[in-house]
Amino acid sequence: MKPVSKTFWLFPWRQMSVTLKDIARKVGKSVTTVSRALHDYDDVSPETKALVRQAASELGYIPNILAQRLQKQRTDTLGFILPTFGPRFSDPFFSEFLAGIGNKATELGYDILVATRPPGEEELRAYRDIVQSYRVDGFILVRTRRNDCRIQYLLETGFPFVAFGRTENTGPYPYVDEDGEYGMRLVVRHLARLGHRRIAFLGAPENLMFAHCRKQGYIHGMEEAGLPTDPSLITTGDLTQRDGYEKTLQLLDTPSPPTAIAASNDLMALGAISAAQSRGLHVGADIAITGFDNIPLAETSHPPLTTVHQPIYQIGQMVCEMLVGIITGAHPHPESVLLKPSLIVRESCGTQATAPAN
Amino acid sequence: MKPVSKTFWLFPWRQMSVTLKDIARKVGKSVTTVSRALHDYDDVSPETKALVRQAASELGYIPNILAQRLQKQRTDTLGFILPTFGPRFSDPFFSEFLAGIGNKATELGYDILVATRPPGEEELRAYRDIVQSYRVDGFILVRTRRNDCRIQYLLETGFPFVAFGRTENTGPYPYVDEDGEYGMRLVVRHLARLGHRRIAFLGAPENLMFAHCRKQGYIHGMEEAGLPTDPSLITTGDLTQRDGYEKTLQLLDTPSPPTAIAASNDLMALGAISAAQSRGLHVGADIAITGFDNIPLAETSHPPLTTVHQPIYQIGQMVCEMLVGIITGAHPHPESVLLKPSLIVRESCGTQATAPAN
DNA sequence: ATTGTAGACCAAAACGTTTTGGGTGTCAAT
DNA sequence: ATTGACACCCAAAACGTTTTGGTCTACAAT
Repeated sequence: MKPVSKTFWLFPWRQMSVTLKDIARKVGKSVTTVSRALHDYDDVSPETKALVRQAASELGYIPNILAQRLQKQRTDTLGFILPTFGPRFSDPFFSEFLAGIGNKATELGYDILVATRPPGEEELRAYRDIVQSYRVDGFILVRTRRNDCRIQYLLETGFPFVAFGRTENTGPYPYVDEDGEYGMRLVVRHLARLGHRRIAFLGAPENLMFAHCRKQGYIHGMEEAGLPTDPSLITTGDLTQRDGYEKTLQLLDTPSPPTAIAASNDLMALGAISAAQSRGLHVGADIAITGFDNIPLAETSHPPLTTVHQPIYQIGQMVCEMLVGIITGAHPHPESVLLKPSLIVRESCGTQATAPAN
Repeated sequence: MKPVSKTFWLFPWRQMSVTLKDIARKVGKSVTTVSRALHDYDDVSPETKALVRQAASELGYIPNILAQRLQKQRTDTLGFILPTFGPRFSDPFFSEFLAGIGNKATELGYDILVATRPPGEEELRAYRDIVQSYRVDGFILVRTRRNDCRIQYLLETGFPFVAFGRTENTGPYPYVDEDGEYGMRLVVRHLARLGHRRIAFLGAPENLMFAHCRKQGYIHGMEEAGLPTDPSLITTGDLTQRDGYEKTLQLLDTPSPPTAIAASNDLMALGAISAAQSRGLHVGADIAITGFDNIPLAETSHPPLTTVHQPIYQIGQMVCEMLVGIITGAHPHPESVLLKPSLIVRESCGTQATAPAN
């Protein structure tokens, strides 16, 4: 009497799974032939193929992924490390982006290894560890820095990756990015048209590439509109709502406060709105405030936020697809993509500045 | 001249990796002995162990995870399917929870398979597919329903899982949950103490277990305070800020509107604040509004939101740890955990009702 | 002299695929 | 009669571990 295997005893949900060998036995062919039949190789006769497929579905055959992975020397897993400080981050950007890559990945048969690490040494170590232990087939990077050690490392080792965002000081690599410079120029142009002259900029740390781009957009936009860029109107936050709040209070407390504030992201813009309101200002009438990203919250804030739209979910999907293309060798050298964002005008910027220029 | 392997040619980052065989050759022992030495088995002499470990570190040996997984018949992967409609969800709950499980999982050597599926047929199919193809060793469930087909399915098949949230109509299973009934009772008690008598409840679909619990808390809290539960004060939203906004407008437009609104989550509470403000009300003075969850946004809304705190990140870590305990057999039957939440009083509920009861 | 025991080691099997490098038989052209 | 081409098939190797089921030696107890 053959004893029930130990594994089976411990893990009752493991239906004694059927293997290629079982199919082979059933149809009286070799394992090789069965494997090749199921993969539709053309050195298997149509009759045999039909027979094998029939038997496979009768037995309820499901290939063992682990065996396939060992043989192929692939993990079918994509790495994604969120560069964030501390656990209490809630940037909606990440959840939406993750939904994009997650869904696309499952569609393509890939898993995702998720972790969070604060930018810096520890982060890079995580990348190194994961690369060296063959945990993933490729990486997805977000929130690129102007001088990005992750990209440098991956480029050096030749490890596959795709980034959401550009960087400086490296050779070419596959990325998707939105044209933040253009987007912010749209914002400034719009505000200038409404008659605003003192337009403040609520930026983000400039080592972040996207923050840099958006700031450039602000500067160019001001030039374009023939407006001076007063350094006292330029400030830097840390992308959180809380900091947007505080930096805005500072701006409002200057001798000649701005009539408009262009924030580098929606979260800070929402903080800016709170701050303006706490000073008794009517946002949209007394002061214009704009964001960037068009997160779902922007639509239902009070007042609704004028902002720049980024299709984050779709970008996640694209990035994932590109990476898989690289890994499988289908598109070893994909073209990098730069998306043109569009302005979404809502009520937070009003329709005319309080003190029109004309 | 031995040709460079094809794999190596295609994937240059793959350092011709060192295997047990290489170590075995170097120290002049068998592969078995090397393996057992590295795992500290006691049928290997101390000298050999030292020798092997020395050689392993000299050669820079890193075990091949894929081979280990095949041999052990484990994927070292945890499944996590977000039950959400459409890609544009931004509930900060998810990103924070995911950070919790993600970090704990990498710490314990596990990957995570992430996907999103709207609750229903398609969702259950995803679970079935993943279970049957051995993609994961266990599942993490969130946002449990009162009648939850996922839990039923997993319980039937005996597949390992841990849920964040309880359910009804099933046998016992491992979960972590917060006592939402208690939390909401705290809120109502607080509002009642401030003198509110017409306290509205902004609930969520009652098939969601946590929504049901919170509603029970509201009802019991009202009873406790000796207040009547007027059905016209009870309404149901879909947990988004937008819906909180709309449902609040409806409440405010009734003949005798509430003086306080207790929302089932922070996002809806933020919508409620927007709605009240758009009606010209001063939140905290003219009307009290409370949330539930204590998402980071709650702290910096205008006015800051009174809410109930849930340590989501920590819960994520706990859930992950419990699941791994089950999978490895270390804690096959972990105790389920029910956490007592605490009230966080901020300005959105003011300090006294407009029309105090006394 | 035999038996028992413990310590150190290892060959081979196993995990379940895919790939390599053939083989066999048939038919047509030489 | 040989050769070549073709269609179909397969044994064995490979992927790199862990586990199984031993063996062999030395030494102590009988």
